[in-house]
Amino acid sequence: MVKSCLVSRLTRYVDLTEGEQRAIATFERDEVSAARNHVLIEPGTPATLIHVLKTGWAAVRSEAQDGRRQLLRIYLPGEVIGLAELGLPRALHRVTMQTDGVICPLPRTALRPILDEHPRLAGLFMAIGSLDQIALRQHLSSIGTMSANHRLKFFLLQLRTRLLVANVGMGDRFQLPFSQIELGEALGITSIYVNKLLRGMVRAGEIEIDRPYIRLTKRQEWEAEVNFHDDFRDMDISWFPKAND
Amino acid sequence: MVKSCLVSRLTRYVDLTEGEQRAIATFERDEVSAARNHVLIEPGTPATLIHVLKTGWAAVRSEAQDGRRQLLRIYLPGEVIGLAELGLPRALHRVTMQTDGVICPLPRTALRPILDEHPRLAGLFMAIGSLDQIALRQHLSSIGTMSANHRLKFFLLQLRTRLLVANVGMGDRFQLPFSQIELGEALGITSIYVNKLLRGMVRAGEIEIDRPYIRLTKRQEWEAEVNFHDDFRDMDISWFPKAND
DNA sequence: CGTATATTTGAACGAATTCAATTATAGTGG
DNA sequence: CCACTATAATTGAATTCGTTCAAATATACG
Repeated sequence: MVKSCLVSRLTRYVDLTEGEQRAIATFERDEVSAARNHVLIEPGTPATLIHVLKTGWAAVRSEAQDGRRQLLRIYLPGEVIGLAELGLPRALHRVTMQTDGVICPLPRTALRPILDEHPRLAGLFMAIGSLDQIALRQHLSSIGTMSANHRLKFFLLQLRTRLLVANVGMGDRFQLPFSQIELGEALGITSIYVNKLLRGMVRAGEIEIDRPYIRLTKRQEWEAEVNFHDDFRDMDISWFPKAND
Repeated sequence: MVKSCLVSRLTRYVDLTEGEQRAIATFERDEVSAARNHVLIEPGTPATLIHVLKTGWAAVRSEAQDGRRQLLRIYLPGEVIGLAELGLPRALHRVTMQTDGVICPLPRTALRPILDEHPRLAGLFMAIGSLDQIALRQHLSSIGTMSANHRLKFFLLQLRTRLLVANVGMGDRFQLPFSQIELGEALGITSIYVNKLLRGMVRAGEIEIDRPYIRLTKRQEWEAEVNFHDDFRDMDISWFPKAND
């Protein structure tokens, strides 16, 4: 049997017991393939489903009524989509597949047996939610304090690091399934300026673009320049309760 | 006995059982007063403590090594500080008291008995974490897509709404314990421009400043202009497990 | 009461936007 | 597989929102 991608992500942090693995496995019972642009969560409607992302990328966006959008968050394989919507009766943001992929939908109520019978997994989900918050804070911080140039570099560096963890990327070259318009929406700048920055970086020999791939040829210089470091390598699990089986 | 402020906030969403109330009450056993600028969480160190904020305001900031800061999040009375740091072995952001206040520190391990014995409370904490995420998304979205003018209006409107919920503010006049420098850090603009915007608003009769108070005289017009609405009135608790006592 | 810290204002500047037009790329149906 | 069409990338020029620099006034604190 193929190991669940959620289990394989979670076991980066904790060794799960047999019982815990079984409980998690129910999360991936139903497996559905989803095409690019498929909507996982529609704003204004109750987000009754949680999704485990098995393969592909998903993205969360806000949309103002004047049409301006903000790309808020990117989900990669092994991540859980919908934890942020748990407390809301109606979703505020649209979540869509950014690439073709495979998802495992499950109702929110699937959390009940976890909470009832697997306190340590409940702690794990709280910890995951906390890391989601930290990721958002970092994104907010970069947009609030950095120049457009630095934001773009920071965004690409962060993406590369996350892809390494998800085992989807190799070295300094990785797939970047975003148009320049979407990059602009992620960074809070116009697509035209994104283009000017990217062309400038190509001219300066800092990146190579080979759509849909990109290579960061000056990665280490960039990391020093924008003071980037990977903040999500470890998780603190010391406060978790004991597994109950 | 005075009702715990955490209990009173949580019961906005769910009716807690006796046992649940007792469990939550342990969170507020130790009560400490904390002065403005008191550090609750220091970046680079393990955030071993969670804090329940009883009175006063707290603020989360990031700080780059070039000194640029971003105000990421404001906590008001009844809120729980430190849930975002749960998964991290070391904190990334500084959390300080923004005003004098009273806090209840407790170790992370205080969550264990909750997870073990009160699955519904565990669900409640997950839901609170989710609302924290949504708040961050809204902040990110406003900074990424709005003009400085709209950001400032949105920020003040949001604050007012949250203060109403926390029962700290009345009507359209409320306390604003932030310098213009800090407002700039919250909004991603310079304090000088904050000043120009505020002066312009005063001149236009949109606000009245009576430090440290502010009145939004054109609140409804603002709400229409920036398309503001309160997204945190209700919580979805339908997926919670049953209380076990 | 004195000193540090905020606020306020003006003028010059610059990073990023807007507008406009061309070239390239990708998806779709015949 | 090609032609057709829509969408994305690219580039330049003019413009603007917000910054930077500088200096005066007000406010708060020990």
